Amino acid sequence: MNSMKKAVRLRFAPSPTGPLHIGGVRTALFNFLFVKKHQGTLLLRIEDTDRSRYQEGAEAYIRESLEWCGIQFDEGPYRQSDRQEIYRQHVGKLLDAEYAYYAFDTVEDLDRMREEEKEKGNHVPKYDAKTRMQMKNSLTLSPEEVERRLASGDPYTIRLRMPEEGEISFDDAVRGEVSFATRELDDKIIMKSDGWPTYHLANVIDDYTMEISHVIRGEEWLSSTAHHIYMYRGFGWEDHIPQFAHIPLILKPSGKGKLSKRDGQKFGFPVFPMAWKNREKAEDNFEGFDSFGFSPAAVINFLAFLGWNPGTEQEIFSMEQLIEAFSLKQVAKSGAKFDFDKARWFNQQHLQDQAPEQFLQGALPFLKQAGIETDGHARLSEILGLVQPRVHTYQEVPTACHFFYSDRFELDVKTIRKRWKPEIKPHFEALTKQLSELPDFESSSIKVFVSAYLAEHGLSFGQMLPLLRVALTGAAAGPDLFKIMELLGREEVFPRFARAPGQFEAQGT
RNA sequence: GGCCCGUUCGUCUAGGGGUUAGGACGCCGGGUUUUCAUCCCGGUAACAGGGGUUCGAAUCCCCUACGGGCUGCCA
Repeated sequence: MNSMKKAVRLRFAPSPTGPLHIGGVRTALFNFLFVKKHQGTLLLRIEDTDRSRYQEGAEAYIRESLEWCGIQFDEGPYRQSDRQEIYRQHVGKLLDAEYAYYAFDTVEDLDRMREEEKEKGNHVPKYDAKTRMQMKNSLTLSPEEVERRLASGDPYTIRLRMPEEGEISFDDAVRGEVSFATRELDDKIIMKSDGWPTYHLANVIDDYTMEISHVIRGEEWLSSTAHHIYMYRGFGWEDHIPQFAHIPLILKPSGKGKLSKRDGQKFGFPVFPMAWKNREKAEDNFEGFDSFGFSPAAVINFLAFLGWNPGTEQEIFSMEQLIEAFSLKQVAKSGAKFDFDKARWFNQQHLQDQAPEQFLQGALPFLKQAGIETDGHARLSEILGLVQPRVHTYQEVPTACHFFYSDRFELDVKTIRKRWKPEIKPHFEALTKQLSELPDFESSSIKVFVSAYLAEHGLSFGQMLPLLRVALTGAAAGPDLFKIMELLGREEVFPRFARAPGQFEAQGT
């Protein structure tokens, strides 16, 4: 460790193999929060060394999603596919230092070795200090043979030669000291036979050349960190090993294992920030938090609390507040199960805090999608004002206010059965008739009038109001009934009241 | 199987030698002289087990159990 103060530079390094899932977004978020907290630099690096898994549009998706979330980069994107030459040059140093060697084994050779080892009782055989001397590589072949194979263009990989003796340990910012015996570690391929580096090599070279000071990444990388550190040694970069912070994984809500792409459909919630659609195969289309009606601020807030918390009792945070409060010391060590109910609650809290105009903008696409034509309706803001405090997602908005735009809806049968009594019917008719003669059709006047009528006839709100509500909206629940009447206006209210008794009776008692 | 990491209410977590073990989600119950999907109030519920260390362990150590990750010419 050198004591020179390094500039705070972090990277988020996704692989463009499909839409970025919520775990990746959280990793990006923690990187972002840390960088902003320390006035550092965040860069985006696209790890596209696996051409076979490359997906068109994935990089654009990653950038759009992160932008939607409010996560910005100061540099990049850098693409590993543009840096092939850099990796080639560097790997030579590892070869020269005998930290790496050529391996000529075919996929079949490897399969055979694994089979044979298994038969010998080695349950999960590795290409390592124990087995490498049985394989075809520059450690077992004569220098002339190696030379010949290289010259003749035989396919080869380059493997990291992990020493048989020794320990590699490091101080992880969330887990403390972690150490590995090198003899337990396999000789990872760092350069593939197609000429591309694997993650392990590219990642180390890039982090060094891009002067990365801290690596915040998922716990799935913890096991290979010793390999990475070993490469820093081989390159002579020991003084430039970044501070590692391995953050806990996001787990499935039920069952076991880390949250995966398919869990969205399985459990009925989004696992991607934005929808990923219009793919050829139906099963490759995914919903997103956006299409579920979430505000990005809520998604961020929810994600931040999966594996981190400020140590205070505050739960609702803006991005600015998260930056202010964030610290790696408060990151939990254990995996966190994804809890969609909690996500909905965060969203509801954020929606309630929104300015009316912001809420309207968020809700608009969902209204359109539901076929509600809002253009030219001056009362939209008022309607949304009634709805905003009651919804958990934008998605609920159309259902919550469709009756303002249409008088065709299902009636809540339960309420009708419970409340529609023969002795109520005359009062329903008399009350609505007298209401129609009210000179001032404004919620407070309506309320005064209705209250007086009920009091005069010894009826409770509970006997009458649910019926009025079902007549007007179809539903048993919703915003203040008198406000609804005012906004609906007489010309909508009274026809609905007039037809109601017939509809109620048709529903049967 | 091996290695690494972890384990506080059902879930997310606070707490790091002495606490009535706190909060939030969910759930349940009340209230808002109407509904409830809002809001308010209240309630239920946890230190995985066993050994140490200590006057005293949820907190420190060890073991076991359980969970997760890795164990690919994927990242």
